[in-house]
Amino acid sequence: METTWQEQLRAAGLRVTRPRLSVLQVLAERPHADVDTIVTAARTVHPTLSPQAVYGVLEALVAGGLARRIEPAGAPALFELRVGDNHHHLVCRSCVAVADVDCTVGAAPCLTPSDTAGFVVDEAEVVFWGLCRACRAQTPADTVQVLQHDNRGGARG
Amino acid sequence: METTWQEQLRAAGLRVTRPRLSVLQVLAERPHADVDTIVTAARTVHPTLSPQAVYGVLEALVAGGLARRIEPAGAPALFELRVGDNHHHLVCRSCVAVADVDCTVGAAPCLTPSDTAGFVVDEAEVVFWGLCRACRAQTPADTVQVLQHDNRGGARG
DNA sequence: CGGTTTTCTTGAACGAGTCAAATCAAGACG
DNA sequence: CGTCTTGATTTGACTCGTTCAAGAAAACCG
Repeated sequence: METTWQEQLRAAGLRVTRPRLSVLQVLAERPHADVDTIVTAARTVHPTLSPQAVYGVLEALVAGGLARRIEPAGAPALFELRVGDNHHHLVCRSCVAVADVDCTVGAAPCLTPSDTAGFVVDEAEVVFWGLCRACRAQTPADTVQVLQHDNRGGARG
Repeated sequence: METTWQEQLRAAGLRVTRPRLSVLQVLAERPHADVDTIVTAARTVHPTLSPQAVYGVLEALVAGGLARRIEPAGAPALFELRVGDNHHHLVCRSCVAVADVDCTVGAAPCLTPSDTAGFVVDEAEVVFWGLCRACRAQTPADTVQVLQHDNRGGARG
């Protein structure tokens, strides 16, 4: 880590507080944590931390560019510190585990739609849906088919 | 439309009911409607229709492959009848208007990640975030910058 | 037309997230 | 080092989208 969290907070115009440092530490250890996970983990360091404080901290971190919020459909929001680079996410349909994917291709034709219907696009968000290794091992094969069936018609890129 | 809704419902093993036909009609007129919109619109045809019935109908339609559910981050779920083809969505950050985007490129390199971290991927979902024409016209330029700032670090494909 | 099964209605409940007022702490300044 | 000002956190209530459960209604089969 080049700069400390203190420095990053100050650079974003934010005060350095215990709740913020606790949340940053948790996010560094768990790259895609939801609010509940963050609260629970942060309380080992700061036992009186309230969920609302965590919402406030995360809002400040996202606004300050220190954290990013991702919201997989049907799951509570997740937060990550990896910011400012070009990466997407793999999400497990069964356990909502998330893994990062680097975009391996420089120019991605599909991500600059030809007809934008009058929209000015500033971000292309890609989510890869599937099953993680652990859930595949636990899950009988027919359940996998059910999961896929429920989402048939989904885009394949 | 090649086949009638009655036929499509039966083909999916679903009974043909008034609530279902009402919801299908609304979705045909409004391609990306949320539950509230569907309930309100469907009541012009079927005044006693309950919100819970609409949830049930939509769940059945999605399970039967007649409709697709899309959940833009931070907005209630939207439903569309366009199913089984390869298209993505443009979403307005300001008004959550949604437009369809056809994927104009046959092979999309970015959508087959090289390292899937043990995941078996069955769907790549792409959401383009931006501002629609109407909101750009209404919105002062600095507000646009704020919106973009709030999401800096987002992937650009 | 009657019986069986699915679907709808009605009412309650849940989880994630937000709002607002009061308290508290961080950092600036003297 | 203490005070002051502003920003952050706590506490508590609340909203919204969605889901659950039991009984009533309707669709479909024969």
